[in-house]
Amino acid sequence: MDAQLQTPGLVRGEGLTAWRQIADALTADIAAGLYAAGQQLPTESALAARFSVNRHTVRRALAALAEGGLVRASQGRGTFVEGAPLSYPIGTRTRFSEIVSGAGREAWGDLLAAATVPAAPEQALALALTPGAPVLELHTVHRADGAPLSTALTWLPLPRFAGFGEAYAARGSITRAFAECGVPDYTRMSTRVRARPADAQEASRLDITPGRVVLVVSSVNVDPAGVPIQANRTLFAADRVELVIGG
Amino acid sequence: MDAQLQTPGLVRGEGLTAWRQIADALTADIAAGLYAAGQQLPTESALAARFSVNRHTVRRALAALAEGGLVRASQGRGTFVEGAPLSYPIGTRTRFSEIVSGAGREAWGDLLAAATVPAAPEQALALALTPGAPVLELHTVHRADGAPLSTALTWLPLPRFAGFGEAYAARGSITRAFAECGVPDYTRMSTRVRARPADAQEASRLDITPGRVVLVVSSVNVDPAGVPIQANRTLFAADRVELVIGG
DNA sequence: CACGATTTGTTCGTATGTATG
DNA sequence: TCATACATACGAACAAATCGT
Repeated sequence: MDAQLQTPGLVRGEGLTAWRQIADALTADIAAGLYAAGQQLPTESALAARFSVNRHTVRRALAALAEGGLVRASQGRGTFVEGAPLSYPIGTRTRFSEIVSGAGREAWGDLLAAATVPAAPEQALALALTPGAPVLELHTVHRADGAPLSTALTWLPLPRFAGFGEAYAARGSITRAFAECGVPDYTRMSTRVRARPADAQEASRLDITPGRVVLVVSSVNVDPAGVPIQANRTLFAADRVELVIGG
Repeated sequence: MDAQLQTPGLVRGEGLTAWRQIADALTADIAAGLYAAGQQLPTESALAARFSVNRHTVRRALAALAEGGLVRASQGRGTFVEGAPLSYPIGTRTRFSEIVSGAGREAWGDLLAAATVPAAPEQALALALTPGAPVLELHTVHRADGAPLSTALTWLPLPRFAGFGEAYAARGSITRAFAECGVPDYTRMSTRVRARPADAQEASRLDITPGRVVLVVSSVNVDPAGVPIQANRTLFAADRVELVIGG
């Protein structure tokens, strides 16, 4: 008998499919701390050997765990145990990079797309512009230790922040990009929170399955003079974060 | 000319695409109150006939409106105008009854169940009790104009609030029940926000279908002396409210 | 429970206008 | 002028969800 892996043979014909038994066994292993949060699970081939089943059966089990948010498969890298949700404080000085690195994880933001678009009524209102005025729209993904934690659409008024996209792509941080654009400090004015299922594009950016729940946080940042400089709509994978208010 | 529907023909070749003109026309109709919140829009076929375009073109316009949250399409039922969600401020002096009546709606809370239970570790921590100490657990539903807006589990330390259940059932308000129990004022200490699909019981209490998204707001209230008096886990139907932080 | 009617969702194919080089 | 690419628009058929009978 193996000391670390208790792997009784699968029971066939008792009403539990093989993949379900494998999923239950892996869930127990994770709950027992055998695989820690963030740690990579054995490869599908290794698990197939351990349970003496075809790799397809292991994949079915892992898909069930991923569906429940317990693990996350990443193509070409492996399957990883999801950690406890990150506490994400919402306040007047909310900074993604500070929150994530304060939790001992490495923060980085990727710029997916940048475009000049006419301001929709919603953004115009938030930024105190006239509707249709040109704004810079950025699509970004924010990662903690490489895993996507949130994805955002942000809008910045335009002639002022023309170089923001390049600055953000180079620095990987809103705070540092603002500093490069001559805004040494900023504070969050208003924050609104909603929740809904993710659509296909949002899900792919967050590396979750479509239909999983996302928290939608809409906020406006202002510079020290009180001028709105950034409207934001950030999506968090709901089972990876917990928003903390007034901490 | 039609008295209720002003439908000038679409202007082709002037730089505005057909779907954009249709989206603008429908937006104006909704803004003008022609289609009220919650009301069903004409079917895609009917709109296609009204604007003399293909159904695809109407769908493109409706997709743009849905993107902005103005309408919601539901397969097999129709396309409906979204009502503005209730803005629910989260702060140190959050009061359900004040928020709802401030929005011009009648607030009332129903007591569904009350029981004395041993404090689970989570509630014990929040209320600064030893785990297993007796607490009063209340199941409540909170309504605005009769429609359920949220449902909550609340825990109160016991012997101090032995009469709270009866007071709440009679008053329909946490604030007034506290007043009756000798706590004239209280403030909210910490608030945590998560989101997930509703289970069957939660859905039935909120009068939504199981699987719809709920916002889970966990909070702790303290009396003027700073003593924790109430731990809370409130579920909001996510498409009926918008949490507002720091307004 | 079955069925049909209604309505939105999806996928073919085709044609046209516009911008680019 | 020609070639190409792309978004727009139209047409037809079918799939899927919902609702009433």
